[in-house]
Amino acid sequence: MSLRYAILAILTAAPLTGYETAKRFEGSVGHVWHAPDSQIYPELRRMEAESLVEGREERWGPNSLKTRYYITAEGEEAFRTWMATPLKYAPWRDVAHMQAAYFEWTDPDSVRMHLQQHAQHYQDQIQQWSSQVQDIESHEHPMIAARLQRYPAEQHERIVAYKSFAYDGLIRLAQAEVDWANRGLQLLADLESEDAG
Amino acid sequence: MSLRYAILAILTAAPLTGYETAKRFEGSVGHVWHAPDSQIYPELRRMEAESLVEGREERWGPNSLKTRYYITAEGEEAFRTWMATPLKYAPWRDVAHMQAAYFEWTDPDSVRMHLQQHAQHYQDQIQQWSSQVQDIESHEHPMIAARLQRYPAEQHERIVAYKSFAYDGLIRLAQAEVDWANRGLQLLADLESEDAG
DNA sequence: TCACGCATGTAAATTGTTACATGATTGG
DNA sequence: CCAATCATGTAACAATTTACATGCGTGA
Repeated sequence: MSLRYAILAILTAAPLTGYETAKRFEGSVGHVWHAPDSQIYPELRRMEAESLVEGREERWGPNSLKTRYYITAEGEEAFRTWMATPLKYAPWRDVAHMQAAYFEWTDPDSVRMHLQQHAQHYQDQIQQWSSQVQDIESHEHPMIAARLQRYPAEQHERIVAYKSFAYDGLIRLAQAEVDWANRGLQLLADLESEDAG
Repeated sequence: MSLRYAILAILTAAPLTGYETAKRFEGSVGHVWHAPDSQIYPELRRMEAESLVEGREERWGPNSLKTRYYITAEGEEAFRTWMATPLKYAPWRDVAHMQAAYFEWTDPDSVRMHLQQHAQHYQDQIQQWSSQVQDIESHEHPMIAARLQRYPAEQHERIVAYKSFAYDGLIRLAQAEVDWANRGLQLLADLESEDAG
């Protein structure tokens, strides 16, 4: 159900076509919530059927149409309700850590590969999220710019602060993953030197 | 597909009935990988059909039978292959952080509730994982005890070290979540005092 | 005119969740 | 004998992934 609220969230900043929505899920929002276009088009239609969004047709070139989706009052209400509802925390599921618990089942080179890949992956994430934070704080981010226009200036600080805060949390999580992988590489080195010594 | 490998992983320590397997996913392994019994029974049968495990019937009381599943050589091989294969990192999905990015859509009390719940949830996780680590390091953990019996003593340190390492990573991630929630509560207080001032 | 981006989907398969369902065994 | 635990499932639904599929518009 979260896809629905992710869509509502971005439509609160500006109305979008299905294509644009899907692009957001590859770009900015996609760094917090991913969804493929094959999921987005049908979801938008379902949401329209439930009057959470309203699709308005627009000309696109001489012979074509495209549909731009606007969040409705009902959609905003549903979003607000969700925002005020406690989250259900899903039971934990973490392949990388599960696999690490059984590293004795593979050789040291493979362990090293896993840990290096882990560190690399989360370093890349840190890069992406950091650049998001920069764009947010400088108000360069296109979605942020669109969003701020809809609010009085005294609200801007709060809006930006929450978004920075969210991404900052993700960055620190990713940093914890990188640190963990590095501690694992150290552990591996220790175990290997013991074997040799 | 990870459920399959999680099952293989615990069957490398000891053969189990479907019921026992499901219990493991509520208890020890469940702290790293969760699955309901409705998923486990059919998966075990599929795995038996693919000769990754072998089910042997056992008497259970005077009139009943139960099936105990043993990992096969083929199953071990599949597990080893998976252990040596690089993970695919799934695109990020994080409801709590996504929601936090839109906190301006709800009132301060609700924000506080979310953040307190978040901190509480991860503090509970830390408790659980910490007690796992203790049981692992003291070799008190029943699965660990069973597992160590199958290996020569010089392997024990390595096996225990990897498991501690895995749980330690989870604990630090959870701590990062708690810290994040607390920074959020501080941010909220700052924003509220600004409004008041 | 051709490549690239914009636009919109369908279909099949997999995976996971929730709820329902049943009955035997064991220990107090 | 009764409650808790052991044992094993089915059914319906929801969510997600992967692959396939099509065609117009715009700018170089």
